Amino acid sequence: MTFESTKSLSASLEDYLQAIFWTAAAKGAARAKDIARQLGVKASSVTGALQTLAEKRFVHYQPYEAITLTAEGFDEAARVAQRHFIVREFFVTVLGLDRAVAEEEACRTEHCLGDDIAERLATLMEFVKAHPDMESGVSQLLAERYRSAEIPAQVRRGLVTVADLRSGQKAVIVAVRSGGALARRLVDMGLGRGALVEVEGAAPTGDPIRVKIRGYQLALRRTEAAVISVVGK
Amino acid sequence: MTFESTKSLSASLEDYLQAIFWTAAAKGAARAKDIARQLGVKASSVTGALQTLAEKRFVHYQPYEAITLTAEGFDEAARVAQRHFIVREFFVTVLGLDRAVAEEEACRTEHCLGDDIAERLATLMEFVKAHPDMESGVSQLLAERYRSAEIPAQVRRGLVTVADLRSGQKAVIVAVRSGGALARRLVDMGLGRGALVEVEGAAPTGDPIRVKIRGYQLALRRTEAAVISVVGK
DNA sequence: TGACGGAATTAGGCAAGACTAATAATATTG
DNA sequence: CAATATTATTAGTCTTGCCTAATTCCGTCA
Ligand SMILES: [Mn+2]
Ligand SMILES: [Mn+2]
Ligand SMILES: [Mn+2]
Ligand SMILES: [Mn+2]
Repeated sequence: MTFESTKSLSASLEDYLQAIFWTAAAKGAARAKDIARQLGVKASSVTGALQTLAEKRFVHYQPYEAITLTAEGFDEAARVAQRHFIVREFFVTVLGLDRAVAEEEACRTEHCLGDDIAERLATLMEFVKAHPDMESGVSQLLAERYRSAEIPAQVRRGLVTVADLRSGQKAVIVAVRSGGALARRLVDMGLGRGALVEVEGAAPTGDPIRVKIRGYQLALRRTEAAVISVVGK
Repeated sequence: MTFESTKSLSASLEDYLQAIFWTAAAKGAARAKDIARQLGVKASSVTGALQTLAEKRFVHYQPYEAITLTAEGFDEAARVAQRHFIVREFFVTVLGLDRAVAEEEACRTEHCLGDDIAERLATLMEFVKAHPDMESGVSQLLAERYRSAEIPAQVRRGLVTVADLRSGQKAVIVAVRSGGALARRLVDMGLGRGALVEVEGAAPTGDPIRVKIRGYQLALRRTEAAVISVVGK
């Protein structure tokens, strides 16, 4: 028996499939050489991939002959290409990425996002395009923030601090951003780089904030909490 | 010489780093056993990964001793954790994904998105949260569209057709959705499944649309173009 | 102290996916 | 049509990352 169990393709094989998809669309069929050039691999790697794809019934392959996709191969390739397209357009039109960068990032991302998420991204894009005020609002905010490439990303966006965490959320402290005395006091309480904090709750006014650290409870003033940068769990 | 050339980590090693990051935050240091359990691998795989990470100076590692991150390891782990967090929150709060699904998809996606894109996603999220009408609008549209799981995704969102393409754009035909006579005529003109079309332009009114296929130029009525489903390049 | 049991490491194997080098098939062309 | 050039395949190697099995280390307890 030993049926083809594996339903899904590796990122690498998805790229081979797409290369064949686009070449066959343009020229009717693909040759190993075309694929090798497009993917930047050696011809022998192409042969190997084709044998695997043929075994999985995604391509019509006979040694030395031109390569075409089976119906399943075409469907699979079209789905990957669709993800590629949606993700790239999202990066460009919503996130304001440079087209070339977006193309490259999309070609990686296409393999790890499900069709589901791609569909939702497309819907989000539609929505944004249908509301020009939002489109311009988003792009303006992004442009402002990412204009100068020198400023490190974390400073640009402003790090999340303990003051931003919701109740029950856990996070790791990455920095205590304050001068000597306060910083020392916080670190002495256990609130140093690398420590895990959990927000227990806050007073109705939002001040003080109750946190748990190393099993102990602490109450922090909002101004203190706002000085502790974290990465959330 | 032979300096550590490779600056970037594999997806697998990034996951090991994160496991150490969270365990060390909670308990001060990690043991191989903790890591193995979290990642669902055998202890011997952990040893291997630790040796690699130690060589790359991301962990402090002595056989049989507790494991901690170096300063560089901590920074790297924090960056991956940050991407994980941002991506998951984006999937949940903007795309309306189920938390558990989002967590899983994020744990894959964290390895293929650059910090840059994660930052931009965070900014987009901020913007959405700051504009409640947008938040509700998007979530309503998504909810409507993805309510019933039976409807296939492509039907839900409505496929892109030749009528939707911008000038100069290339695409592959995946289906001709129409009854007999028209479909046959279009296919006879070369507009069949798998063919590459390029939109050359459209009349000011948007009808007809000039397309190029197999080197030939064709003029399509808008109603005809709207029947040809494609995936864009 | 010494024996035991759990934790960690080593040794060796396997699969995927790339590479080089050698070889074979096909195309081109005088 | 034979010689040559191009293209493709095979054979064998390497790396990564996982596995199992065997072995070693170490903390605990009688
Ligand atoms: Mn790709
Ligand atoms: Mn791609
Ligand atoms: Mn992960
Ligand atoms: Mn993760």
